[in-house]
Amino acid sequence: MLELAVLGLLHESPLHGYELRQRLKATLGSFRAFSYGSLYPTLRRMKDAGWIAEDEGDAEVVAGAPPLTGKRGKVVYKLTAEGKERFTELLAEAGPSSWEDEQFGVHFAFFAKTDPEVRVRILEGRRARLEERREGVRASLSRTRERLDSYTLQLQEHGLESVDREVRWLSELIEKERLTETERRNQSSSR
Amino acid sequence: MLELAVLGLLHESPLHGYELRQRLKATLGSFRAFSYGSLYPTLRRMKDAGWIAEDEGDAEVVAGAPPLTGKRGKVVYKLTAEGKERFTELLAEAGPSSWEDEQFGVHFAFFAKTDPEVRVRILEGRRARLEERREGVRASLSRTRERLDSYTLQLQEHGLESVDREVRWLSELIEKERLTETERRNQSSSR
DNA sequence: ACTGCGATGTATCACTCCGATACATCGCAG
DNA sequence: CTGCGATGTATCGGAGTGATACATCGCAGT
Repeated sequence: MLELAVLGLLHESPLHGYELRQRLKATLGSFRAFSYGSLYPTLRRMKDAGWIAEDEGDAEVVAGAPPLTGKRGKVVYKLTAEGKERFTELLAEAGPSSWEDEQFGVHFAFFAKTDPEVRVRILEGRRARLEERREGVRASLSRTRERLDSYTLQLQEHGLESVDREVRWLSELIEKERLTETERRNQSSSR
Repeated sequence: MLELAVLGLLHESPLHGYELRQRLKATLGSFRAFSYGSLYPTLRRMKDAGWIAEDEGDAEVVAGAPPLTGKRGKVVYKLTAEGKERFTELLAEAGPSSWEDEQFGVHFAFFAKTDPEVRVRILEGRRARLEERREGVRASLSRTRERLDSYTLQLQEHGLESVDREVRWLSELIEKERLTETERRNQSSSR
């Protein structure tokens, strides 16, 4: 959900719509690319909800990177206290939706700000979901393989490989999480 | 677009909503998975448009695989002549939207029924689009690499690899198309 | 024989997001 | 000094999702 992404980005520094979108692209990369058509309405909605507020303070001071432009029609938003709360809240709840394709990417992008336990839960949830999907496709594929033309077959198999790759990627990440986790535990117990 | 997929599937045999959805999953695999929430309304819309019609003829005769159930509330749809036209029409137009993520998968699933030239055009269009995207991400990544936390970085790089894999896949497919194309030409000229 | 559960089947609704489009200004290259 | 590409805000129609509701069928377990 866009809301989470906006909250996360504003956590760093106040931003206006256009720049938010740039950051969105830079942060989510090839996974997701929200359009202005959803960004601006979302910004309004979030402002109405009180998660964010217009920042009238001059933009120059704010960013480490120079904002480059003066003050025109730009509407700069900043996070409110409620917004910060909301962000933490959203990051903490690893509901089933967190392993859906769209949600996962966004949540993962803010893993650095997420509780280690939640991280593992999400990673594992996603992996389980993908494995489920994979088995479903595999099953239906073995059932209908000979009835499919070569293109459909290609599509299936490429898809299957992609899912497979992501599963492996997730497994690596989970493994890494586990390692740093035990490491963390050892340090705190030997302290 | 769901419309295209429905047209394509009904091209084989008349089907009712539920079964259509099963076939949809079997055909599109892990690429796309339309929900009933869009399927049923689409079916209605298409019926109103005249592309499909309710098939009152008994369902038993119809499918190679036994339909298993009698006639209850099931609504079986079949393709109309206009629907067939529409299908051909949709397959022929390789507009820019054909290389968008969602469209591409659906269109590719019916490549067997698509004109060879259009096939190559779509494949190349998609590849170009992906390469564009990849370069964009790469550029923004090299610009902001050190500012990103390890998770965001992981995400970016995994995404980049995925795109890379698909580009390679597409290249193979294009190569294959080219081969069968020249082969086809040789045959027809030596005939 | 009964029970209940999972698969089959149709349908709606609120919501999110996309893509196209419109419009205005800035900074800079030719 | 002219025009073009990047910056910037905004709306609108349409497509698809996820949740939910509801009903029936066939079968497995007791």
